[in-house]
Amino acid sequence: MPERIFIGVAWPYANGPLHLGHVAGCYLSADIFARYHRAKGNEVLMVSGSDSHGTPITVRAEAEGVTPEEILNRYHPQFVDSWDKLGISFDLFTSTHTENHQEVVHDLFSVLLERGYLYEQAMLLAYCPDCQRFLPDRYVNGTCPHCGFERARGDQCDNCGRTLDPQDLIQPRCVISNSEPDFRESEHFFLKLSAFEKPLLDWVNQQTHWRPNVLNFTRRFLEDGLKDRAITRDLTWGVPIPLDGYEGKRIYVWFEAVSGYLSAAVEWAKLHGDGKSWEAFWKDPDTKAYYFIGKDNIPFHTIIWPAILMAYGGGLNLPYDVPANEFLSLEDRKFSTSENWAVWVHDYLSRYDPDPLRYLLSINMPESGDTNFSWAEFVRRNNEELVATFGNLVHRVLSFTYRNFDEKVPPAGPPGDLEQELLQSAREAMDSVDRDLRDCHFKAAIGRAFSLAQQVNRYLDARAPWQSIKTDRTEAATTLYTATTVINCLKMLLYPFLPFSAQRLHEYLGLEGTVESLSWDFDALIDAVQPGNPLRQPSPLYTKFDPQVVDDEVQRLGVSVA
RNA sequence: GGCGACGUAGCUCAGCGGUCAGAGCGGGCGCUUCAUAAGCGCUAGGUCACUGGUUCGAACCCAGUCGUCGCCA
Repeated sequence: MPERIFIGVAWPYANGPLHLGHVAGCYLSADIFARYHRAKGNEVLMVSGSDSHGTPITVRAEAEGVTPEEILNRYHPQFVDSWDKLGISFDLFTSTHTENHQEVVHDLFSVLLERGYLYEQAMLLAYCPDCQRFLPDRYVNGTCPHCGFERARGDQCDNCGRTLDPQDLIQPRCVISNSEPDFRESEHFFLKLSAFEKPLLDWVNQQTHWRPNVLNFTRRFLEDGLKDRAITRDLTWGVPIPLDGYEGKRIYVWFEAVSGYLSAAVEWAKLHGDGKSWEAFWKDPDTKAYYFIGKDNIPFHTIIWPAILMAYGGGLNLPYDVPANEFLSLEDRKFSTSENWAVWVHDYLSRYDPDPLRYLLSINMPESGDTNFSWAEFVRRNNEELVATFGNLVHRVLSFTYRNFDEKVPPAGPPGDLEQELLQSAREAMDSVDRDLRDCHFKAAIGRAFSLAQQVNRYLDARAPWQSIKTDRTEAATTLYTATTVINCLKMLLYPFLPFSAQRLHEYLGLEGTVESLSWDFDALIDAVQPGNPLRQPSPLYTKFDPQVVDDEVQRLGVSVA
């Protein structure tokens, strides 16, 4: 029976381009998972969008002297383009700057207010008399009271690393006008998180299938106790408060952005069908909701968003799993946008194919611990593994068959022991990768698929059809037929990871339609390759990189683009 | 300052109480030639950061040390 799977993926800030850290953090694993479930015949809805309202965007806009919309309109289309070219198959990638999103957030806000989970309270905040407005914490600079650093920010001192409140600063200054702010009271709405400490702990303790890092982190967070948090700010960019008298205030991103998971589903339903189809993904308790995020986002998805959903009532599904990845570093240093220590996704895609990158980031995914990306490793894995083990296997089988058997799948004789053995291995690999992907064990899954490719290489060496074709044409035919059927299984096993080349392979095998239209079923995949079926002229699925690529790419790192 | 994570073969990473500690790649030796000098076999390589402790038994649990890195006050 088909399952229904909701996949929410972290919302990237639309204040700068995407780099490989983002991809490795959550987008690739989400996409692998989505493609796997679609191939299994399950109903998938995968959504995300540009986080349009964060302080980073207004900071960037003011620095450039443009509106926040201009920043959003610059990066959002670039994100969409990158997802398309990288094959991240969102059903909808929207933004938080839509009317629909605002309506959904207003509904959440209003219901929570009505049910008593929001309350108003005064806060003491920095106000700049020149700018005539309240200042976000990071808009205030001053001398750090701990270390004496003169350009500490209101939220944190960059010198000693301590987090601060703007009131702590000695000689605070507005970063825009450089004048001294005063501190005024401002009324804000607070989410009564404290009310959910016990229910959340009970719920979390049932989630034994979560990754240990996610579960442990969440438990510790809860054991430290939950404090109510302000969900509004004195800003003019963002979702307004749906009440009169709050014109200078907006709903703060950490409440608003996570609501995007719900609003995006609603928007998707409006775009496809009667506008009600989102409900099956949110209200049917049999639907499983997965949230793919980086580890820095864990508490928002295992505590705050579930608390909001509990507070809202209405039977909306809580997360089933939150498979958060750890961090990727780049040439042993952490990614840094400001130092241009990054590999930008659109830049990568302007020079190289998506699948080699998807391969490397899959086999070396920061699934249970931080991992490192290096160009040397990228080139090596491509040349020695992707090309040599899998690409070459496909090419040696298909080109030999195409040339010697009239451009068709050869007529097979009865299978011998080695054939039975190989087919059994393929069947087991399909079961094993199936379980691994279901459980979000991506590295284990792709590793298992590649070990099947190695087994096919071994099988070919044992049977040596380039020899047998001279003496026993039927034996050669049987060997190549068997190898081809197993390659058809490999195509499906690797499709979630390598969708572009899997589709090309699908075509070389002479099959119509898309890989995804086939089902994840061993017998069906074997049957799809019938003797006599016409093949298409194959060409290598991947090409090797010149080792010079390593030097060229490393040279680009850290170079100022200004 | 508090909390936490990580430190496993030359490289990138699995393993997280119980058969001689694993994989891929790289090294050495051999086989093969259908294939993108690709494939296959054999082989070498590790005091599982260090020091103590718990246990019949620890890479895996506990404490401390060193190193790297996060989060929080």
